[in-house]
Amino acid sequence: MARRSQAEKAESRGRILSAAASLIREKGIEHTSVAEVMDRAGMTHGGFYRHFDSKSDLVTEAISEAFRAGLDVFDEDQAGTRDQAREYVNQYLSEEHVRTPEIGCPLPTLGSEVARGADPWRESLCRGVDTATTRLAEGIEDATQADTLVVLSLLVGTLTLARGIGEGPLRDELLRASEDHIRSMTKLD
Amino acid sequence: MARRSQAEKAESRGRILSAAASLIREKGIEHTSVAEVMDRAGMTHGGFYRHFDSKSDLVTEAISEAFRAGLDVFDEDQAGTRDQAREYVNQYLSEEHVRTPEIGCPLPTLGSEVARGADPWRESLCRGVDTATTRLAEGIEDATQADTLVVLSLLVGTLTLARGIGEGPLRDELLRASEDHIRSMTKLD
DNA sequence: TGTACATCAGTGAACGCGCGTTCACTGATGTAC
DNA sequence: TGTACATCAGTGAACGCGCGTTCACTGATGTAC
Repeated sequence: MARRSQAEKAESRGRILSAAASLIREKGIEHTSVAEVMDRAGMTHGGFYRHFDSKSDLVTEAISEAFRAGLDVFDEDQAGTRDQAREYVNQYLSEEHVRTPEIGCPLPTLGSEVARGADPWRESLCRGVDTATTRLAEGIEDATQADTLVVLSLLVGTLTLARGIGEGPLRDELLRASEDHIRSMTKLD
Repeated sequence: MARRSQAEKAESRGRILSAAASLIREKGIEHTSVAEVMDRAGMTHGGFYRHFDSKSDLVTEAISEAFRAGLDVFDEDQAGTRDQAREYVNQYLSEEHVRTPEIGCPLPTLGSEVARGADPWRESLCRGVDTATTRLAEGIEDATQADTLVVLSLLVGTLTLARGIGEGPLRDELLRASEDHIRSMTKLD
């Protein structure tokens, strides 16, 4: 294959990032290989290093990309309203979110792996947490910083447990219990 | 080296399990190698297969071992009292727990990796969640199943976030916010 | 606008390394008599 | 209780495999004149 235009290169890079952001959430960072990412992006693994210096660099950017995609809900018309926060919580605690980690919040899937990983990974995750906290706070009435942190922690913990315990009545009850609790503590309805 | 007695074999097995339970919480399952586990247990890697059929089998048992160790707090004198539940929550949300995942709760460290892992791993984790829920419920006054699930989710999510965001004032505030919230919702004091 | 040439996106083979697992071997343990 | 022998816990070298990374190569792109 021959040289591609700058526009094509930018598109390739986007496909690589998008593939990586999905795969690391689906299979974890360690289980995601450069070759698999490149294959999903429609290329062979050799070309990877024209776009990123290392797998670790790719992961740093893919974490940011995953947050960007996951917070899309907030990026539409009605920024900072209670409707938005309620909708976000509903989606977060839905069975569909439990079933599709590859397009969901990166915190339950990547939190622990990033915590013990490289510094740039943690910084990337930190920025995502900051953004998520800000967006959430805007949508909760009279929210203190403490309230917002509790809501985010509860969301993350609930998804982690829901995915860990597998399908069944306990999972359903867990999701419903968290949703009810957040609703009552934040007066979201 | 020559054959060892049955008692010595049982001790070796215990050392392997204990080393594995620590290492998988510290570094994750994928980053923990059989050779490293055996080295920490004071043996060479070749002897591993006299004790376990595969690394996957070891992990299944090490998950149970990690829960057993983590729930030791409850196994002493005063079972099922509010003091115990309060003490458990305090320890769980302490900075020391954040700093020492290798001797802490397996849920924040292993939850996501187990969720996408083998069936036996998930079953092992499920049993741990059941035990933890039961013990917690015994110590919370008038606890519904929903209350207990919310508390456990909040604990797990808070630790995941606290480890992910690194040292600093945000982490301190997060830990304090969760502790206050649990205290007020369960009347633990 | 056209020509000549350096650049470089992507390919596919190859590398070195760490991993899980296997295996021949050693010699104390456990057992049968 | 003593003897003879099969068992097997642990060693250390070796295996095959997948991984991240490198590299020589191709030929269209971008640039300098």
